[in-house]
Amino acid sequence: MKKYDFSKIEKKFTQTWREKRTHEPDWNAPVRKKFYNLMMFPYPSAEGLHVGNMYAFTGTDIYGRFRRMRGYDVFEPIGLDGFGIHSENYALKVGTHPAKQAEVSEKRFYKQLEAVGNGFAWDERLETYDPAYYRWTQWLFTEMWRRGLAYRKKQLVNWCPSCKTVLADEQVEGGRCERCKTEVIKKDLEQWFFRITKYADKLLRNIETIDWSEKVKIAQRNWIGKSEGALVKFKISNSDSYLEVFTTRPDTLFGATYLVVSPEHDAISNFQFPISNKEEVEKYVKEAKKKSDADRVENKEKTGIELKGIKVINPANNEEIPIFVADYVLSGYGTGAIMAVPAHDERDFEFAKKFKLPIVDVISGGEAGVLYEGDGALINSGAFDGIDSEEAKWKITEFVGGKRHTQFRLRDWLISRQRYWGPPIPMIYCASCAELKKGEQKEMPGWYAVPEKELPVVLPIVKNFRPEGTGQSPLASVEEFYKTQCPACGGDARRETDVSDTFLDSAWYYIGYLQKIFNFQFSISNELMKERMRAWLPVDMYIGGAEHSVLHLLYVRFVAMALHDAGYLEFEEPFPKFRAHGLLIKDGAKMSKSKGNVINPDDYVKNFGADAFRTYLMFLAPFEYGGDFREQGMLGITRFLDRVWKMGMESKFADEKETDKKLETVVHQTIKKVTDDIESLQYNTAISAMMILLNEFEKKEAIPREYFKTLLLLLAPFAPFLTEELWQDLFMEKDGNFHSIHHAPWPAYDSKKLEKDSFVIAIQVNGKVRDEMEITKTMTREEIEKRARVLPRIEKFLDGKDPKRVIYVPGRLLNLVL
RNA sequence: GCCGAGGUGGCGAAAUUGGCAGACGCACUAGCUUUAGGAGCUAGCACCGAAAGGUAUGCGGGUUCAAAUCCCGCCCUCGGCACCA
Repeated sequence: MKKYDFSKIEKKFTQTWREKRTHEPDWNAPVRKKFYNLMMFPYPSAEGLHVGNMYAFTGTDIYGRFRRMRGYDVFEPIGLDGFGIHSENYALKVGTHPAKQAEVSEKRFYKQLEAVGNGFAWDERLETYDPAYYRWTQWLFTEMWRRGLAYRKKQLVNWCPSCKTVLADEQVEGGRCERCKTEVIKKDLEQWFFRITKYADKLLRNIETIDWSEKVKIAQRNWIGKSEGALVKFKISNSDSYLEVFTTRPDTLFGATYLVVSPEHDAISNFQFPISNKEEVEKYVKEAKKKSDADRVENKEKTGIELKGIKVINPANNEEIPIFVADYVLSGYGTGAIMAVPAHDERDFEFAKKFKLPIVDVISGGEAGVLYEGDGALINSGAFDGIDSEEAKWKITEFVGGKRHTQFRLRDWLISRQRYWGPPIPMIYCASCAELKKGEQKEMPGWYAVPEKELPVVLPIVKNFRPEGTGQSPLASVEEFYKTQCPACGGDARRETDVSDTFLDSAWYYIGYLQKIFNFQFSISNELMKERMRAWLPVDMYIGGAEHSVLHLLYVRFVAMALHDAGYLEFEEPFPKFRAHGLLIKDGAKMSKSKGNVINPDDYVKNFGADAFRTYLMFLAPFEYGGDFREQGMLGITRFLDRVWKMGMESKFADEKETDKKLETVVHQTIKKVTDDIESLQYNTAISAMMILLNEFEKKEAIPREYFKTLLLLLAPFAPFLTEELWQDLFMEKDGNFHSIHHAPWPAYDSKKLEKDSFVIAIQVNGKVRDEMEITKTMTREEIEKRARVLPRIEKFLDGKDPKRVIYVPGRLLNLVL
């Protein structure tokens, strides 16, 4: 028998599929049943494709192949998210230019991606560093500018001292850089932002309409962080000024015994008030600002200092209360000032204890003097005593002249980066226009978007692309780049030298694949493009990692909403269905370079074949759960595939379709099981169902040809090469035409054939299994009970008595209760 | 601290959602075969027990004829958020 020579067969079909465009949609035919199957594209920063990528792609590809066989016109594109700090850092590390490195990585990645047998639409692949692509990334930026969604502002921002650039809030984890884990510090810098907060409410509300993995939806809800509360003004004693606070508990206003402002608050920096301990306060503020977020996260000990010489009036009870500055109040949230109610807020309680401030209970339900954060009837609250807290919230707000306010945690997306390897932000600053228009234009005078016909602003190839850490991009020292003319007055002007965040590149790439069909000639405002987008968008199935819950997946939704409101897209949600795959680990531990337990996918493809590797990855555990890769386990899959191969090669098929009802039932059950399991991404149990079927086949001398054909079809999405070879060999005419198994129709099951005529049920006495019995479909309950009672092992337990109760679960068990 | 997922043989995991716990696979044991290799085939494989039988799904209670699954109270692991007023 010919052994299965996977490397030869894989090579053959990789080529054939590419030539025959097996996995490309027919762009010229009218779209009937489209299916846009998308996986998060990789960033080719490290030493080739990571096995985690392989895991994600295989799982997505199986789904796409399944849909194709079910008659869908599947579009499954692939590309590289090659712009960005990942790739740039890698180039710096190995001492090459990122553009050079990109060429190398590109070849390597595409080769690897093809080698595992993914059914990609290769003609539409794209790379984010391709000027034809980033022309539209830049266009997107200018469109945001035109729509008032891009702006420049000086404020405290996150700065990574190692990456030497600013970062968006989403890219800081626990006070550390998401990428390099360095402690992030705060800097007061003028930067570009996207007004994502304008869509906070929509981003939140739409979550209810999309079919996504629940944990990702929750992560987004938390990140957006909607709070309903009130803005309340506290009058400063002997002054006409006020301090305004945001609170979600206006019902506790009578218990506000002091007020706290953040170190960055205007009340301090302006010093318009007669603060008597000014030096002390300044010193505290300076210290507090030095603290990194990482410090704050690790050390939550309350610190602060009173602003002496000024007081505010609690508007509820007209009592004079002190003001403190403390870094437990954040400047970026609400008004940067809070009313402190120590009796009913944990943080205020801690602070009050430490600084010996009065604690006044105003909500009943807890013990006196003990922290209580729940609801209850009001006490010590004047005319509001006895009212329930929920009701009191708005009554008290009204009473003190406050107003209801919805506060979001989400902040605007900081989009500029002081790095080299990204799309230059397509903006121009004209100093003379700025001077001229001073006062006339309120915001950002002198700034202009690069006109569309001048896009792309090409990233120049420069030798020194290393970030300087000066707060400016390396492009700021490239005169030929930044010197330009003002689009308005024609005078000397300066280009923006920062590049945009990598996440902008990936915020629209699902549209980019459709533009690639036209070689990026058209904007999404073009009619031809609109037609194509109508036909193919939104994406039908999106699969990727949960680590992008509040990064990519939030940005991409925001950009789609903006484009929708601009009239370019018909939908607000680009990914109505998203599934997060699990994490692949090795021998029970996370893979990491330092542990040296990183799996190199190439080795496995080479040693075991792509089919075995794919199938094994999917067999480990449910796809959405993750998997524990143990090399030994590969053998089980290799055996399984070898046995399928052997059965095909030996071709001992029954001449006529024998009427083995039991085997027929198993075949139909397997079709149903595999179909349902693939649909719900439970590939592991789909594979085990096919193993069971093969085990049944092997028990027979010969099986009908059709049954084997069914097994091949079911297996095709998992093992595309082996099944193709056997398919061509056994089931296709050698007529010169190529009919791929991957275009063959998916097997159908007959629901009438799912049930066996006879089966075994359990016989229980008092809920414990004592025996089992074979019954037929036609037997009545009485008959079964009668037979069961005379089974020797059951008789023994009955001991001549009649059971008190008999419970019969059809097809499962009979329980005799004594 | 909050949110989420989870805890089942030596291991990865199944269990039609309340109905025979451990499917499928790995590892292991015995036997056969052998072109002696990390090959193939057959059988066995939760635990205690000679058997009858008993005990088992993190721990402790409860509901039920019947609980891995439902309820109450704990413990542990992993992931996310983290002073958001």
